[in-house]
Amino acid sequence: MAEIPKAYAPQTVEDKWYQFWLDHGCFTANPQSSKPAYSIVIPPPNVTGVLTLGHVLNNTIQDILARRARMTGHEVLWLPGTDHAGIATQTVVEKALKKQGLMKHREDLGRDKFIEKVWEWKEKHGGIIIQQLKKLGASCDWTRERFTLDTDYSRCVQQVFVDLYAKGFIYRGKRMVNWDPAARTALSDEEVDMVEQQGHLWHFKYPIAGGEGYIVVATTRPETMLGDEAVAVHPNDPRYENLRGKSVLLPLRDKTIPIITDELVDPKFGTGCVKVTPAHDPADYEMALRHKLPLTVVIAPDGTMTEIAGAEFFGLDRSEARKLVVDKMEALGLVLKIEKYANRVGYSQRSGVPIEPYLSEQWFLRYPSVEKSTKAVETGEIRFHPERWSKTYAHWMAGIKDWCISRQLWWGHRVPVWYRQKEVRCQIESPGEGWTQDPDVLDTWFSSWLWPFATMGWPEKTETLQKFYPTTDLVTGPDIIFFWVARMIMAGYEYMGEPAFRNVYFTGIIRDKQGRKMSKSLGNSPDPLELIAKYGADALRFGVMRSAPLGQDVLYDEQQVELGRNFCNKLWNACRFRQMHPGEVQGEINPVLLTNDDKWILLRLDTAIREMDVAFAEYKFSDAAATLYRFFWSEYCDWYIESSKASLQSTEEARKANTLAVMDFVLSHALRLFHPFIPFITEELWHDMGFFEEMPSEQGGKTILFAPWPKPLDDNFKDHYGLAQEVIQEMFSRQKLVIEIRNIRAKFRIPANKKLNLVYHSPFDIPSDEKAVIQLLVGADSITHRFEYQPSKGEPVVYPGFGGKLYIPVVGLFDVDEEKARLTKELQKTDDEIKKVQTKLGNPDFAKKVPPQVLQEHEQRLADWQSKRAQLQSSLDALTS
RNA sequence: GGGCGCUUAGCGCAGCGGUAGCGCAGCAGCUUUACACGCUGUUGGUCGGGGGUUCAAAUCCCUCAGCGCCCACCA
Repeated sequence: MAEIPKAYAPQTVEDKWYQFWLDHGCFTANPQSSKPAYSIVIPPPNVTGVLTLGHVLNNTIQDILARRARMTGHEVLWLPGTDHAGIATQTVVEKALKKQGLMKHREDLGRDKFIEKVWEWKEKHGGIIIQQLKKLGASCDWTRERFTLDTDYSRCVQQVFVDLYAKGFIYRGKRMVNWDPAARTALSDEEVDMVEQQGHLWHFKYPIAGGEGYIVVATTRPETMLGDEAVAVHPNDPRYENLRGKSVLLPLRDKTIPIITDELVDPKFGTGCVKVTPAHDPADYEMALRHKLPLTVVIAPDGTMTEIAGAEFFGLDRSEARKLVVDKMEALGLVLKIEKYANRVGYSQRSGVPIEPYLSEQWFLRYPSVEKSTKAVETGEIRFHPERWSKTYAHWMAGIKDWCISRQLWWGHRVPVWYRQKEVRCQIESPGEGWTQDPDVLDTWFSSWLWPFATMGWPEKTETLQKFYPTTDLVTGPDIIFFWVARMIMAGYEYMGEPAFRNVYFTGIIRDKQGRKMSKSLGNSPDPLELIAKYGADALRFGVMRSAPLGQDVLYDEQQVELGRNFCNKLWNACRFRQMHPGEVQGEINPVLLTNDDKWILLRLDTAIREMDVAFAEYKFSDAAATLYRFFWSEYCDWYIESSKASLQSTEEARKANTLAVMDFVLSHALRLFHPFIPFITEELWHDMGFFEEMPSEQGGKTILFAPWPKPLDDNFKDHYGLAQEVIQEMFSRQKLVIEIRNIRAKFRIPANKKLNLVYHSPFDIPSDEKAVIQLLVGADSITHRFEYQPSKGEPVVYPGFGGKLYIPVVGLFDVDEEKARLTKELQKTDDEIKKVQTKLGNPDFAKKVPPQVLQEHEQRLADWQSKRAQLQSSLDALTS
């Protein structure tokens, strides 16, 4: 038993054990194992990503689940990997290449050369996050690490495309899509954020053609007027009845456009009259189709104005064009008014610029297995935690719309479609000479949605797939419920015929102390690696888990991590305390020698184990962490270790040994309960304490990783060791006694180092063992037993639960008035409580309707308060007389 | 415009029908032989407002208010 240092130093410990686990293949899943399977696939982080607190939360939860599953006898596969993250990665690399002066635009390099550069970049800088996850202690099976652009994976993606095309789920069409003018690609609806903003509503006058007067249209986007092809009013709007069939003269373009009627127009909004820009607004596009209007494109894919917009506007950015249009209209006197107006504008999540509705040829997917997937969550075949997210899911599924899956990028899975003149073929390999492949790549999520099975070797029926699919749990953020979770469910049913996972745990979002989202621009997102360096990975994990209740956002505060570190240190020192006493790991506990304290802590351990099991069953990890914290610190350290010092001082070797045996029992259980949360320190202590020798795992290396998860103490155990529930009550009442005496100590300002000499006034003495413990806990040298005792005036007294009176002979050290005031206040409180209970009991309906047990509880409570009252009164009398 | 969530001690949360709890912080005192990353004691709350159901409501129902998310083609 080596001497262990006073403070826990995680730095020296963590890397050592992580390497040990890797060297012994502890995380490698064996599909041939006879143990029941437990599997999780990691939400693959972007290859370009670096670890954030969000990842810490997410992956700590997965690690806790995986580690506990190993201990409960499961064969665990936690499958890791990274996502190629199409737009994100391409943007990052483009920026880097521009900075290096290697290109101005990717066209300069050409497609093949550019992709080569991205791979180079990926090999060099990608996957930092994987190393960071290892620092966190993530027990992933790294032998199975996958990347969504691996050759095999790519084949899966293309095969799925080909299959869905053949089934008619995938089609190509000219549609109005969300266009990102910065990234110059189409986006899915989910990739667009609607942002409320203060804008303006411009009221423009459009002169009526060949007539008098004008019609007023209101718009939030003046620049689009250059592409107007009509003005629309509601068919039943009486105000415009006389204008039907007429035309207006579109200012700036000097072009005649018709006045049309359409149901889509809301007569109550603005002037009830709307300009129609078919090529640049989804609603207008619909109207244009109905009225066969031309699609005049005035904004180019890069966000600048086209030639058709007119010579003065050609080449201007859309925002500049807006200003110019307004200026010109004002100059013409055609601006009626400009109102302040709050509206919502779609922004690209990727590049942060406003999206542009844009008409183009794209590939679309009509989702497969929708009905089955909707039902799965409804019926609980797939469970969401917290459950309420299933409503959000159901809502989205009910209104599901086709998914635009093509992207005008280079980094990604290329659309497996080939063209030769008018011929089109959908297949993975080129059909031969003269065929050219579709230039588009697929949305990143079109590969991620296959993650649970594509990572396991699909379409082969691999051993891994057979053993570990469906996966058990998925841990992810609710922000990607549509992007990823829903789509994986559908892909799972379509291709595996089974759910992708049984449970989905939705984490909260990490926010700062003020409740703001973590963001780079706010500078409020701390670097987890720095926190690990400062406090240790275990501290970070425990701190984050303690403050992450199921289904709620997490308000991050570095103080939590500090708390985690303190806790690790406490655990460390509690073990150190055990180590300071001679004796190897003790064997059997001798039931005959058990003290009440021993029995109490064993029962509290039992409760803690049970609470842990409940918390895990409900995915309440913060509850589990709180239970551990409370049990270990407030029960084991504060009471058990302190009282154990009495028996450890004893000269009876057998007693001492028995106490150590109880400690070993509790610690060996506690370390295992803690392990999923704080894996490093528990492994270190497992070895230092020598417990691994008691429980070597079959895994080769001696490690806590596969030590059995503690089971609640059963009735046989309790009978054998005489663990009866009364002990809890007895210990509780002793704790109260000790606290009261300590309280008096504090009130009378008796320093801790001044020992007390107490007097016990009662017919019977206190058993010597018990006496020794009480003396130790309150800092007394002696408790003298007296049949008769005449206390001095105002001498403080406490009433032990086992009867008699315990006097604390301190004189002249206190302020009588202060003490009187305290007692009076106490008395007042007691009276209030008595009144409360009496009122209840006095209600005639109460006795009639209440269950007998509750009635009895109330009566007991009244009795307790009344006896407390009597004691207080007598103390007060002693002071006054 | 719909949907969801939150509101309990200064802060963060638990409790979800029978005495309002925990952790931080605060205050007072401690080099007590595991730990100052510590020990001991202790002050804070009419459980967002109003109404109802019940013997009994923080807990169930209704209503109002504030905060926060998500979804939705009102220019």
